[in-house]
Amino acid sequence: MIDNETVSIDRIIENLIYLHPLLSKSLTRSIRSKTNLNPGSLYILGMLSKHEILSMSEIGCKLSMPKPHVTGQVDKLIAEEMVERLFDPNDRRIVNIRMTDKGKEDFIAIKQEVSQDMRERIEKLDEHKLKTLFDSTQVVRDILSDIMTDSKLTTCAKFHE
Amino acid sequence: MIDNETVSIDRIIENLIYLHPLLSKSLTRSIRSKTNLNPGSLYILGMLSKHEILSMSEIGCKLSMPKPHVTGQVDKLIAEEMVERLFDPNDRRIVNIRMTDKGKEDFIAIKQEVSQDMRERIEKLDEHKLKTLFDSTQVVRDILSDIMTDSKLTTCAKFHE
DNA sequence: ATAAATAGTTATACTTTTGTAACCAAATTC
DNA sequence: GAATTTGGTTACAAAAGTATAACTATTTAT
Repeated sequence: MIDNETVSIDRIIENLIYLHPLLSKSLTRSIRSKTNLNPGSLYILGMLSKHEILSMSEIGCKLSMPKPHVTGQVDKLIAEEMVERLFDPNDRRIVNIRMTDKGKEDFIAIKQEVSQDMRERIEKLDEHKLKTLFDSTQVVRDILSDIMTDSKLTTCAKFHE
Repeated sequence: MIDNETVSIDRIIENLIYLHPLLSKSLTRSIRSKTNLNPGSLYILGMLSKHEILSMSEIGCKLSMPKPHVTGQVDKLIAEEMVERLFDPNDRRIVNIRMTDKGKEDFIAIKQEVSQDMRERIEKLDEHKLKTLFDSTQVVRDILSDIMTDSKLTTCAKFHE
C-alpha cells in the first residue's frame, strides 16, 4: 500500500535525518569554540535577521524552543548588547525582540568565524556544485521554514500565516 | 574584495545556519517522546544504514561525535539489540558496528514514528514542491556528506576516501 | 625487545537544552 | 469588577552532549 508519494516522503525524511548531525556538529562545535554565545542564541539571531522583530513567544514557536529557554538566551544576547527589548504599546505583556546595529555587525562576523571550517570545505567545490548547493539549500530552507513552524503548540497557532 | 563566489558561500552558510534548528527541534523532540533512544544513537543508526559497517572511530569521525560519547550511544543500541559488535580479525583493537536485522526493522519503524509530525506537513505540499524538496535534500545531503566528514581530527584522516 | 602510536573504554566534570511548575502583570471575558 | 486567559519570567530538576584525562589492549616502529 505504498505509493510513489509516500516513498518520496520517506526518502526526504531519511535525507533530513542524515543531514541533521552533519550540520549540528560542524556548526555547534565552532560556535562554542569561537564565540561566547550558545548555539541557541545564534539560532535566535538567525531568526531575527530574517524576521526583523519577533516576540518572545514567536521566537520560541519558530525555533520550537521552550519559553524559559528563550528568556535565558535572549538575556545573554541583551548582555552582549546584540538585541534589545521593545515593549509593545498595544499589549504591554508582549516583549518584542530586535537586533541592535551592533548585533547585526557582530552576527556577520560571528557567521564568518563559525563557518570558517565549513567555508573552506565549500570553497573547494567546483562552480557547478557550488551553484547546485546554493539553490538546494535555498529550496530546503524556504520549504521547511514554511511548513515547520510548530503548530502543535496551541500558543503558536496565531503566528501561522 | 567580495566576489560572486564568496557571496554565494555566505548565503549557503546562512541557509544552513537557518536550517539547522528547524531540523533539530522537530526531529529531536519526537525522538525523545516517541522512542527510548537518544538523538545521538539515532544518528548512528542513520550512518550505519548508509555505510553498513563502521568502526567506533569512523562513527565518531563521520558524526563529529567524541569517542566516549560513541561508546555510550552504541552501548544503548546494543542493549536494544539494534546493533552488534564485530571484532576485526586483522586488528583486534578495532570494534566494528553493524545493524542487526532487528535494528533495521526497528529503525524503519522509528523513522516512521519520529517523522510523523514532519510527514504530515510534507504531505500537504503539492506534487511539484514535493519533488523539488526531495531533489534538494538529496543534493544537500550528498554534497555535505562528502565535504563534512571531519578531517580536522587527525584520527579521522585515514577514513577519508 | 622496547618504545610509541592507535582503538576503544571508563570516569568525571561541565555546558547546553529540555521539561515542569509556580508566579506576575496585563488583557480579555463574562 | 471578578474570573480567566495570555505573555513572559523565575526556579529547579533532568536529559543530552561535550571535553579531558587516565587507562587497557593491541599494533607498529625502531
